[in-house]
Amino acid sequence: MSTPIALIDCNNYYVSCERAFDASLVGVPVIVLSNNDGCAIARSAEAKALGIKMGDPIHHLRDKVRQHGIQVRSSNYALYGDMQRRVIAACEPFARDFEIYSIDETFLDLAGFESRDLIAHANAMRAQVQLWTTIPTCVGIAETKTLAKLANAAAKKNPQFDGVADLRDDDVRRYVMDAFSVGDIWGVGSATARKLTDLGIDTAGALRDMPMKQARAVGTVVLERLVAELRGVPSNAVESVEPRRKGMAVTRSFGTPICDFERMMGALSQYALRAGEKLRSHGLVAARLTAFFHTNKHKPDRPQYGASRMVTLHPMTIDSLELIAAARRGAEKAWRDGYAYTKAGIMLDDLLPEEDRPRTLFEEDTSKRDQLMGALDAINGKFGTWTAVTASQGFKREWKMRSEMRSPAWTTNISEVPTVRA
DNA sequence: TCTGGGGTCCTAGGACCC
DNA sequence: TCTGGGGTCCTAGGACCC
Repeated sequence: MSTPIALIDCNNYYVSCERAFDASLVGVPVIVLSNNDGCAIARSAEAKALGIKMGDPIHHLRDKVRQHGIQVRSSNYALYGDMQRRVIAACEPFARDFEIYSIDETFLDLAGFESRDLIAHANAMRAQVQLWTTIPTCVGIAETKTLAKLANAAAKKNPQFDGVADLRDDDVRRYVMDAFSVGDIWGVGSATARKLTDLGIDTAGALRDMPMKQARAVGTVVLERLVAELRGVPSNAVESVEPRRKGMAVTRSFGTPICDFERMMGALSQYALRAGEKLRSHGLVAARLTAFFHTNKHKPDRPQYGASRMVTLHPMTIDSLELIAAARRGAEKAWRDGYAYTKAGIMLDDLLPEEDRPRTLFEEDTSKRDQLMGALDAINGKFGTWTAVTASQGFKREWKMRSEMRSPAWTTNISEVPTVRA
């Protein structure tokens, strides 16, 4: 028998983080918006009950917000990232190994804990997380990651599980797999779900019983592995070591559209600077940079254009000023006048650890530049992103994204720490 | 009529995930 | 008026090369 795997998942994570520091949000409908205050990406149970869906644009929700007194917040990633650290610290004693899968989900390798009552074990862990962070969670237990995901979904959806579902029990597993539709399985998106239901495969149980050969024909090796996982055969281990990044991106929608090249360069310079900061914080160098921008795809009746251009970086670099220069070369090639651009970005690819960077024949002395970058990162780290910027970013930056309802950085900025009065 | 095969690079887009 | 950002993996066609 394979070792049990658990998935702990925070309920309505962003909303729960906001509630941890603002008691007025408890018990009332709350939504948290995407970057640029565009659409709802987290909803409290009360907001879900009002029919608010994941991804609903906020400008379609204005009436509901007013009518029901829904509390709205911009997303506050400094807070959510810091709270994640605390959640994981609370889980630490409860597993042998961890794979942090996303900001609110972690897989646990429970090897060595098999002899325990794992439902009680999971409940003790949930209590610890709640005590340290106030954040409510659900836990799914099974023999593979795919089944643990399913177990977690069942724990969340079905109150009879009371927050913890263990699919190692045959009856429970059969019951859950017959109840969940194929599109609710981790790794089955809408396109694959359509193909499967056309074949008469519409539950998790039916997918489990699909012949392997047929699975491969319908969805390549990816779906074949998924079927194996549903049968309890692991093909996706809990990986505690974070794999090396292959690429990274900084992309944003604009608060107001950009029609002018230099203004576009203002935005791209800012993103390139931030990309360099991310690169340095991971100790990586990049070999390729891509700059892109496009018009509003939600408005097909308006003139549409979008393009991206790749620029090779040699020598490979971590220098933000070189990234900005490369972004300009790419943007010049891609640019066309006469369009209202609403989104742009910088992507870095072919990343290598700094120490593995191939040396060139004539190495330039970059120590001064390295110091400058270090100073830039230190200033922006201490006083907030975009305190120290390059002139190319411009001074007005009216295109910068909206974030009008953001809560304070309660836990990561000393001037915003909450105060308690006796 | 028949008109190579194989490789890389670039751009674009689909599918999936959170 | 206002529709996120950041990842991974995969496919496909055109340009270009030998």
